[in-house]
Amino acid sequence: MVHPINKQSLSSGKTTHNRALSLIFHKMAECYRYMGTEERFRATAYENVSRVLANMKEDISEHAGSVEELDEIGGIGESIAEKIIEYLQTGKIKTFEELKKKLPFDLLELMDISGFGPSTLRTLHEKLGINNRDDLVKALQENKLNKLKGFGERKLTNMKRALKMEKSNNRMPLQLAEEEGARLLRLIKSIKAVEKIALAGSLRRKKETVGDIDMVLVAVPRNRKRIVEEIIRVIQPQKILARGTTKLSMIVGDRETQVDIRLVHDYEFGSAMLYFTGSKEHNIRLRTIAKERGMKINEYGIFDVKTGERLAGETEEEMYELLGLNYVSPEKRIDAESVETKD
DNA sequence: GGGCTGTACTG
DNA sequence: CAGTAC
DNA sequence: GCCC
DNA sequence: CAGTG
DNA sequence: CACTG
Repeated sequence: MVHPINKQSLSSGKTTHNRALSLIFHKMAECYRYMGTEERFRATAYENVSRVLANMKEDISEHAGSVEELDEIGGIGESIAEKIIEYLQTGKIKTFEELKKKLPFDLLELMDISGFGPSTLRTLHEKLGINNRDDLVKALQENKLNKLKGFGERKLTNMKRALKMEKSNNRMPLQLAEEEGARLLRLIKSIKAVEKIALAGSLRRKKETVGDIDMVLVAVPRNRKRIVEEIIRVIQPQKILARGTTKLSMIVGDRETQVDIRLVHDYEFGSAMLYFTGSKEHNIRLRTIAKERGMKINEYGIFDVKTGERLAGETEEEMYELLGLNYVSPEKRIDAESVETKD
């Protein structure tokens, strides 16, 4: 019998452990990232579990009867399973507490800000004894960073801007993003050499909140430089984060919305849309399936691993088809489970 | 034991 | 080139 | 760290 | 100063 | 950016 209770209301209020653990594992991932390149895969593993927990419908405690039971969940292995059980029983994780003692923990939150990676933060801590955001703001005001290797004028300007913007870290509600997306689309469509342009990313997935606006634009290479110039002219961004011939990234409007635009060939449109629509979990799932079938997916298409031959990429439909999967509409590309093989 | 995506852009 | 982001 |  | 990595 | 020429 099907109960007329939707999954949202069923899950809300029952996933408090998931949220807490997801945050802890995210922080642990940052710790390991900070520790250096040898630990980067460990960091990735923790970040993956953090995301799995965030997406999980039911509370993790329902699966936490034993290490073996947790281990069955994708991304969770023996070590993290033990830590989950430890948390549910004692309220904390010893390994995490150790990491907090050992590292400049307050500094690591800066890793959530664009432009602050592990290397930058390590340098700040080791060379200038910076331990947190306030230290950094003060050091910037007093021009303490100027003599550091790798911290030139541009880098400092970008750091200051990123720090200022981080407080008003806006994800906008879907409807607002849709309006802004439509506005940008209209402006860019007015450029003659643009053959086609479409919204991608979380906006296309119609996620309830949208962090940035992604677009895929079709144009032949010889027109791209001019197109990028034209886009900048008609949009008048507040700031250009990156501009090349295949990629334009900028900050737009009063709300300081980040807009990312990829320029691709017409025959790459499907693969580019698939790739940049996500979600990340969905992409990873597709990638894994492709690999099992001896194929490889990237934003340029699906390729035969052996021969390197390009097998698909013009449309999303043909790509799902080639992988032996049912087509998944953008709204449903949430997690790995949204992918199902054809009968 | 060994892979964990691959690419574009910045400074 | 190393670092960063996607 | 996880997963072949 | 422009070009390279 | 650091470095080179």
